[in-house]
Amino acid sequence: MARSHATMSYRDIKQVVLERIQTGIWLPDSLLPSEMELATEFSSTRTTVNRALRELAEEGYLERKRRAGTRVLNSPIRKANFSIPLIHDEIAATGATYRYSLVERSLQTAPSWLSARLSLKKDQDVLYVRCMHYANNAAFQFEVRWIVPEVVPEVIDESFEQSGPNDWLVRKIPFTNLELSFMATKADSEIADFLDAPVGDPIFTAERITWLRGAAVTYAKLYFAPGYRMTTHL
Amino acid sequence: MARSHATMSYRDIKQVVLERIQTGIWLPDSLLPSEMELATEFSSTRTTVNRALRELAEEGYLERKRRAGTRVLNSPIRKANFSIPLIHDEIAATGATYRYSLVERSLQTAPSWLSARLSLKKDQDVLYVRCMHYANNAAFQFEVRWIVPEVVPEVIDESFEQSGPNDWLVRKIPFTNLELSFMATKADSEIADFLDAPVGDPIFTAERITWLRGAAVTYAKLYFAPGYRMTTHL
DNA sequence: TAGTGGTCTAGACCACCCG
DNA sequence: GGGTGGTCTAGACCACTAT
Repeated sequence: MARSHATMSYRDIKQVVLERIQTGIWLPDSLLPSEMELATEFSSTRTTVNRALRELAEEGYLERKRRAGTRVLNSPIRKANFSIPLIHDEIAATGATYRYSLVERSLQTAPSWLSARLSLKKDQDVLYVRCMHYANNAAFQFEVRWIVPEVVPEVIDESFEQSGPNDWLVRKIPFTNLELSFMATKADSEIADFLDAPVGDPIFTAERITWLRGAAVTYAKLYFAPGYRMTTHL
Repeated sequence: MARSHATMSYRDIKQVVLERIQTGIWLPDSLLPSEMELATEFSSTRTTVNRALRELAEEGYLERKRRAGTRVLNSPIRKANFSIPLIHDEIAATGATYRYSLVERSLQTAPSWLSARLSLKKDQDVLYVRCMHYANNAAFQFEVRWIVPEVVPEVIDESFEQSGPNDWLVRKIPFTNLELSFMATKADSEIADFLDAPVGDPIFTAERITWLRGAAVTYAKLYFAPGYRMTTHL
């Protein structure tokens, strides 16, 4: 090895530690040397070693406890780099051309299931928007959304004719909290129509609720065209 | 405000900065004061301010560039805490009882689509495993998996009769890389049988490829029972 | 109670890159 | 060229907890 005499950055240290985990030099459940010892080995300081180990712990490889030391985890729970891209970015990233089209925009009284879901006041008004997103003129996503004007009054003046509510909301609202679900649903006749798919086809669906300091801003249901895959690398 | 005279931890600073973003004091695209200036304001040091801002950038709120400064992002790309739980943990978390059942285990020549997907050598042997996971004796997930014994030779001695391959792999393999996709598929007659669902029903499906230092370890396809939702809070 | 990680300080040098 | 963030150092005090 003889690594001991070159000084190493926290990245180098992360790399070496990770290799030792992945090659089995440090086995799951085993204890690592203390930060002081590692600092000596790597000709570094405890601060630098600390950063390396802290990041590896955040990434799910290590568990750290005061007094108990640093331990290799055996069932890594890892964080996905799960982006919530704007849809036109997602489409542009594939090299396709993005097109947007408004289907419906209307003000209505919140249906009771929505009121319950978003903890709205009784009979509160909500803006109902339906729209389509195309990639190279092929159906990509059908979006159905409710927006609570009481939380974002400016939405009343938005026509959403040229661009979708998501773009607008993301620019407008510094959102504080997000609830995201994915599921498989069956295309009903309307969804099938919009997505150019057979009725009954399995549709990858996302449900998204955005909160602003405890108040629900918007509820969205996103239906993806057949063949859609959500992929993430860890 | 008059916060200026109490010393603050990096957590406090994160909190204050986040509030200023969320209340619109610092608008999207605008530039924050430099680390030095903030350190002065918060009666702290640049090191501490640096950590606060660095973490907020990792969380997707800020964009930082040398010379250019720190800027508020308008379309936050946030990281989901996307756990890859062991399935019995996921089921136990709901309070249900977990049960496992092996369906098939056999050694076969890798089908060509799999060889291509995993970059296997021609006609390499793979272990094929199919199994079921139940929650309170109701079908929860149907798992179809291929494992490459060349990468994990010990797998040959595993019967997988008492517990599933995922448990075993997670304990055995310090995996280096993971490719995860989600999609909606249509239940064929076999999947429908195992999941106790009508043929043609939409099935939430995950596909998972695990790599160990560049070599594919396993390919898995996970079919979830109807009604399954994957949820994440950000 | 002793040893571990968690955090802060004060200072320094460097890499980058806008003007 | 000069100001920004990126990182490292050497040292310190503190919080937690296994023993």
